[in-house]
Amino acid sequence: MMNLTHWQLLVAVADLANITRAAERVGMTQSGASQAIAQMEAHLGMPLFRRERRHVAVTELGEHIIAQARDMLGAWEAIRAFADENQGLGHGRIRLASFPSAFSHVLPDLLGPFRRRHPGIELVMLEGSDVEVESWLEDGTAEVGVMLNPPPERSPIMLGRSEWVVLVPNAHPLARRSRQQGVSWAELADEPFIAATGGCRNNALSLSAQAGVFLNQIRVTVHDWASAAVLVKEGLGVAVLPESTVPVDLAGVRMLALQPGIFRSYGLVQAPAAVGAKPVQALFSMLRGTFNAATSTAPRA
DNA sequence: CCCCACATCTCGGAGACCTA
DNA sequence: TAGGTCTCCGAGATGTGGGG
Repeated sequence: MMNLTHWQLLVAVADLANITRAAERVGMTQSGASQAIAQMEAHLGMPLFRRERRHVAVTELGEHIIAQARDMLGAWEAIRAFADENQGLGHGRIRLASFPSAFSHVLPDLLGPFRRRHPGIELVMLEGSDVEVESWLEDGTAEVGVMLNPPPERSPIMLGRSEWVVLVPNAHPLARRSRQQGVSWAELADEPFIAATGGCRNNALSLSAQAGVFLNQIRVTVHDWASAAVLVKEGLGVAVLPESTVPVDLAGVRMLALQPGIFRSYGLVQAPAAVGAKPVQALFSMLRGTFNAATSTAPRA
C-alpha cells in the first residue's frame, strides 16, 4: 500500500539524489525510506532509481512516474489550500514565544510540519526569558508560548521532561563516581562553577538557592546551556544543566545525577486572548495529534 | 461497538560496500 | 582507517477486517 508520504519520498529522492536526505525531508528514517522505495518498486514492478556509488539516479521509467507523482502532489496541495481557505486558515499569523533552549532544541522539529501544512500562516518567533514569555502571553504580545512546568488548567501540550545533571571534566575527582551515585548541591558549593541560565529563571543558581546552598566559586555566567558544557570540557569548572541540553557528542565530560534529583517539564500553552483563534486551534490540533499518538516518544529538549 | 488476529509500517542496529 | 550510504533483519507500533 502506498500513502502520500511514499509519493513525497519518491519526489524528494528524485530532487535530492540521496535517500538519507530525502527521508529527512519527508520525516522518515533512512532505513524506512530505503525499504519504502524498494516496496514501491516491487509494487510497481519496475526500478525507479539506480543506486550508484555516491548517489541514486532516476531511471527512464522512474522519470515518467515521478512526473506524474509531482502532478498528483500538486493537485493535493491545491485541494489542501482550498480546504484551508474554506476554514479561514489560508492566511494568518501566530506569534510564538519561547526561551532560547526550546527554540534551538524542540521547536524546529515541531513547527516544520505545521509550516508545510499551512504555508499561508506566518509563524513569528519571539525569544525571551521564561518570565518574559509568561508576560507576553498575558498581555497578548504572543498567541502561543513555551512555559516551564505549565499548570494543568492551561491545557498544555507537554513537549518534554528533562533531568538536571552535573557535568564535570573527566579529570575531576567526582568523575570517578557512577552516574547514579551522583553529586549533591553541598558538594558543589566550593567547586569552580560555570553558571548557565538558558534564559530561564529556573537555573542552577535559583535551584541551588532553593536547596539552601550558596555557590561560592562562580567563574563565569553564560546564557547558552551548550556553551556551559563546552566550558566544562575545557576544564574551567563544573556546571548543572538540563540533560537534554547537553550536546550528545560531548567527549571529555562526565555526566552525573544531581542528588536529590530535579526535573523540569515544559509545554506549549495558548495565550488567554488567543483561545479560539483558528490558526492557533489548527496548531494545537496538529500538535495534540502528534503528542497523543506518541506521548512516550515526545522529543527531548 | 468491542475484541482479536493478521497485515503492514516504521524504527534502530548491524553489516556490506565504497571513497577520501 | 574513518566516514558516508544503502540494505537487511527483528521488534514493536499501528491499521484493518471479521466475528461476536
